[in-house]
Amino acid sequence: MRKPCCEKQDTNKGAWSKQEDQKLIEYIQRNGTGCWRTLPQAAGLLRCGKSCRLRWNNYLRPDLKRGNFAEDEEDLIIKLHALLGNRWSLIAGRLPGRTDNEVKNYWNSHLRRKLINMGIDPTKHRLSQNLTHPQIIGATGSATSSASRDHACQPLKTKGDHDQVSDAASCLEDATWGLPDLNLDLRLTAPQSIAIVEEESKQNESTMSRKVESTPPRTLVLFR
DNA sequence: AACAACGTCAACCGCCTGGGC
DNA sequence: AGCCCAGGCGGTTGACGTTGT
Repeated sequence: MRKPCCEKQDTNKGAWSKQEDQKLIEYIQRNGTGCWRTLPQAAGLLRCGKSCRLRWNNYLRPDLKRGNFAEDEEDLIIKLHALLGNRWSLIAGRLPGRTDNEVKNYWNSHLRRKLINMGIDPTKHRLSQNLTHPQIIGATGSATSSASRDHACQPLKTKGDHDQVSDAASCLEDATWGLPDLNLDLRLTAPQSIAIVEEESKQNESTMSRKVESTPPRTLVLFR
């Protein structure tokens, strides 16, 4: 039986107060994040380390963008979701200033519904069969190439194969599926990155990091 | 005005993975 | 090789706000 990440008693739960935020920010600004498990005590917070990490990563980090998603961000999320499935951290990694939680929430509350309304199955990114004349108006009110295709790739299987994105790469390579104008360029720059497209050929390199650098795609042409 | 239904999003939970020993 | 730990991930929950009746 795994030990809990922290002692459940004596820890606050639920929404963070301004004072707690302030303590966390001040501590991290002074000392960096370091070990999340010991951070709460060191920072004088009655929170578990996980909670602190989540709060910092999803809300307090200074580089977070917040606010509404731009149309190109929406398009990119939809296309990446078609490619990667519910791998929110990977998707968020391509959206500077956005967190996986934010992307996931936005997908579930906005984009999923939007695709459904357009007659597109949001999980498979295919046209729903019960719609004879779907309104293909695109992810952000305009056409989304990936979603309107007949031969959309299945999203990748998730659990247990976090880095097995080579299928996605082969989808990318599949010209018939293609996103002909979308160069996602999932190859990421060293050292802390996954060369997703080349993943398969590098599978033996066991020290592959799961981290994906949050650099924007070098080329992104969206068609509407 | 009051209530219900629905939508949004911050936060939690449990599981998985990789690294260290 | 196997265990333990910390960090990370995706799914889910629940509080709160908004909209509809």
